[in-house]
Amino acid sequence: MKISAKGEYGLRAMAILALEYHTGPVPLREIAKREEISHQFLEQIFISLRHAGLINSVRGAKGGYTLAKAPAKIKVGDIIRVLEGPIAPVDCVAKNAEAACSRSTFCLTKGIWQRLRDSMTEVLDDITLADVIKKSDSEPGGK
Amino acid sequence: MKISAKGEYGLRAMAILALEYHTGPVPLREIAKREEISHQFLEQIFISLRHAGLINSVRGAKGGYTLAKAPAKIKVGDIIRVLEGPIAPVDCVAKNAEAACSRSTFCLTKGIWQRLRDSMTEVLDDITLADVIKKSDSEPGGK
DNA sequence: TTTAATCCTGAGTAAATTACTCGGCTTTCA
DNA sequence: TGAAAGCCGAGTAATTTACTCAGGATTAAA
Repeated sequence: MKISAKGEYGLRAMAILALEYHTGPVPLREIAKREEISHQFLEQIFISLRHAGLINSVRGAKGGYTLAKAPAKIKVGDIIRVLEGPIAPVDCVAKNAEAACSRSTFCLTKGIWQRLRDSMTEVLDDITLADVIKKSDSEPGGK
Repeated sequence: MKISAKGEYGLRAMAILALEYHTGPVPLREIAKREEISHQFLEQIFISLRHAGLINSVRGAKGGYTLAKAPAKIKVGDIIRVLEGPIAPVDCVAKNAEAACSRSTFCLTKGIWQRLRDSMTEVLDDITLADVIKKSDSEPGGK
């Protein structure tokens, strides 16, 4: 039940971009240094995030990355879904639900995983990057 | 963010034991067949569950396994913790919390993982095996 | 116009984890 | 006594993770 380094690093890096949202593009190398993450690994993570439309890049000298939208418009769940795949403790309850298993009609445990998925989704989609940089306890405004 | 086969199989097997709670020990081979799980793999899982005190075993012919407590006394969270380790999306927010990371005082993301951990724990500790075998949607009595 | 900074990308890889299997011992009922 | 069951340590193939490597493309500034 752990998230991987990819999701953890990616979220931390996105928080930095949120902090620097009004100060122009931040080079990846700077983020990597600040967060003590391998910059080559972070590069791969950023490519995924860019392909997903969560960040923009500026190439060349003085280049770097910026959030594609305001921090308040980016949910933690958006980031996690890009880097970790669908939020679901087992494949058979993923929202796209390819993996309809043959025992699903009588499976006693499916309901558990659905409830768990829903509560995880609720938390992750309730927190935006604006919340993340606001206070240390990441409590969103509406709570 | 997936649980492993160990946790998934273990929970399904425990649900069977809950169904058969009043009919004497159930042999592992029968559960394995019913749930289409490798019986040798399930054996390992059951050893963990027994060491954790969640099930009892009866050796010899006509032997098998039984729940160590009534289904209503066993929480899904108890089972998951035995088979998957502490419920925590990252090590640094595990309840025993060995892994206090050096950046924890200023980490922007720690609060997210704490909230996620709490909501996962709440769901898993709110559902007992009695709930699991009661209805298909696993809703506990109090909801 | 060169140079340095930066992003972009595919390929490779060591280590760890997962999901098992193997083999053999021990206990108990009939 | 023999079959049915649990007990358990060791091994292993496949997969995933967490990276590294090597080099190309783009742009600002000197």
